[in-house]
Amino acid sequence: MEQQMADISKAEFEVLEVLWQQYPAAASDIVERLNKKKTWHEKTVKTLLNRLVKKQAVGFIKEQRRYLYSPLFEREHYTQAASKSLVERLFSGQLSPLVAGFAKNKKLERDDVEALKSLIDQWESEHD
Amino acid sequence: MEQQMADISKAEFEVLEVLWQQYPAAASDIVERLNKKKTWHEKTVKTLLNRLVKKQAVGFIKEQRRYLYSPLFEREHYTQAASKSLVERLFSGQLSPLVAGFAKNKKLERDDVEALKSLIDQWESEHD
DNA sequence: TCACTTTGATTACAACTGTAATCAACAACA
DNA sequence: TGTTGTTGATTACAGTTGTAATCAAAGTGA
Repeated sequence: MEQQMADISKAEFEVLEVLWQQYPAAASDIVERLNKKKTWHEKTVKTLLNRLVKKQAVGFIKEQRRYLYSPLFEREHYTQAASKSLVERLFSGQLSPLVAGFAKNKKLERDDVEALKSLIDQWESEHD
Repeated sequence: MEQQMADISKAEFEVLEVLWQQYPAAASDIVERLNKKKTWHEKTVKTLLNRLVKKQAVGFIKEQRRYLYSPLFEREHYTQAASKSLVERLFSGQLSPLVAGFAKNKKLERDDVEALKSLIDQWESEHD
């Protein structure tokens, strides 16, 4: 399960996103929630759900005619794996070059900086 | 060119990596350098080079029978775009949740923390 | 000059993706 | 009860990707 997570495609991830918002959910609900942002045909969403089930990212229980779907791992679990994988590929596992890139790019906002500072304080209070 | 960068596949990126190490370079050199780490068939590497040329990520000049290839943008340019794209997809553009994930995961090393601190100092000295 | 080598170009082919359409089973309405 | 709509399952189909093999042109050694 740890490895398959990487194999979730972008479209599949968007389906997972709305599932994490609220689950269990029927396909029709998922379609409806998705279409606040995108315009995917119902059939498309069903296909993506099917693929997610095959990939063991989503499970379901039957409620009569229809299924109620649920994600099989937490969003945070996925984001951590995806982040780690990117940082490994691009920066041999070092996080700071990524942050440096953001800083250089003016992509770093004051809120981010404040959040980073408390993360660092926290980290330092935990490590010696 | 800014957008196409995202469309560089993982295998293609590895070819770019060794090109950035040193260029211009002939296909044979690239194959040789790549095979310090992997075992890709020469034909495979040629295919990837071709695709990179089509995607305008790599250019070349002819030197008689063979080509000398060069990357058409900097590594940092690519890593910044890829980082930004991931952070947007996973954290709506906010960097700190990514760092928080690393911290939670024990993936944050002392070196990283020190680097982050100087980045923050730097940022703060530049902003008001 | 002829067979062989090297190089880029073209073609191959299966798996994965995005984006659906069709099918089969059941439910609901007329 | 026959028709229609809904739901998941199966099939479709082109584009991308990983991983090469084949082809054609040019250079090389005998």
